[in-house]
Amino acid sequence: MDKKDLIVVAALELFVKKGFDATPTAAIAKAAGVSNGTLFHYFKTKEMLINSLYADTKERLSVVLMDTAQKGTSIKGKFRLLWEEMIVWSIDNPLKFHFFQQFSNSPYIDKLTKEEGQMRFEFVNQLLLEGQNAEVLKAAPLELLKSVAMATIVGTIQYFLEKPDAFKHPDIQEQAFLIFWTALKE
Amino acid sequence: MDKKDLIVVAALELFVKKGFDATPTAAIAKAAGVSNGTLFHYFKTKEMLINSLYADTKERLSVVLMDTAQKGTSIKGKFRLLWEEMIVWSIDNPLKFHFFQQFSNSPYIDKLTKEEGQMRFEFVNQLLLEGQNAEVLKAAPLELLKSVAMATIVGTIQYFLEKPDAFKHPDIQEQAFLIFWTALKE
DNA sequence: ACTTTTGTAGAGTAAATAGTCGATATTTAG
DNA sequence: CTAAATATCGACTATTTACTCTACAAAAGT
Repeated sequence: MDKKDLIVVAALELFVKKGFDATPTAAIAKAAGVSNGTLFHYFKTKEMLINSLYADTKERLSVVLMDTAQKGTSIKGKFRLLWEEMIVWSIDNPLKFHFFQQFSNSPYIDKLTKEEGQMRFEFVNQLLLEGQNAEVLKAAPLELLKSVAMATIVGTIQYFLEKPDAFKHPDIQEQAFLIFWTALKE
Repeated sequence: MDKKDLIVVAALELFVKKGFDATPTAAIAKAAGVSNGTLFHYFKTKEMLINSLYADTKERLSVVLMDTAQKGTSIKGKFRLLWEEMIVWSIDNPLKFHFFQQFSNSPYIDKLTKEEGQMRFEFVNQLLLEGQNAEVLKAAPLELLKSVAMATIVGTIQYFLEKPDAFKHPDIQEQAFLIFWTALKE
């Protein structure tokens, strides 16, 4: 890991645990084991650091998800894989999940960064539309369907993060997916 | 409105629009039309101000919701009213909704305040349990059901806040409720 | 080899800001 | 009517903190 990565990783943890303002740049540098100057060499401002963190993480997640979705055969199968991958990713990266929870709606992330992040999830729209055309999914407005689908997954993740063992339990996992799927399916 | 309320109202708007740290107490006082000293007379620290705002708003919302839920006759009817009231409240109080979105997961709200806030929504558990016992709702773990139910409503609200007219459209409102309900129902 | 670019360090600074303080005004209570 | 308690003000400060600047080291390019 080069110093830039060290800084980002340290920032992630501190931002989530202490909050944006309660985290001095000096503390980030110290936790990363680099100097103050080095931090500002890589990130012009503290805000650019958090924006970069947001954009980067969202991009990597979207790549993983697109890959995953492709592997599914049926529409339902694709959603199942997508749903599962998002949960697994969140269980594996709880800090990143909490980062999104905490900062997706914060004013520190600027509009442009947010919009670019949303774009990377455009493929979900495609998938939903496909499902609607095949009359597999409910014929509600696409944006509504997407908003609820995402939110349902977030709710599910919150549950599994509180009860980590539950996800391994096949019955519970099945029930959880069924809730998600019945919400969407025609 | 007395000065305490003026402070809280001003703080709400500034916290949501600028963020917690980017809002100096002086700015809050000025926006509220009171002096710096008065603010600290009512709230010992800036953190106590945001915690008070959180607890207060959550309490008032929970009272409204409990009232609403009682009016329903069937289980489904109660959920319908609850669902609707939460959306209407959010459309009427977008700042408060965004406040929760932004600060529910932030470290500025201390554990105790958060827990107390959660307790006020205990009645939802009762309602869900009732529904499960009557075999109207899915037999998933209660916490999962609750987490997803709440999240689904949040997702729905986000949609309606972006398309304010859509809620007035009875078809869309019906579709939105159906998504919510099919997720929960057996 | 040498020149340029890039990376790294850490001391230093100018600005911002949470909270204090003492004085004054207003309300409450006996 | 008086005393105590509560509310209000705004100037002040001690501290914190984002970011700069200078110096040097390492890599890359020629």
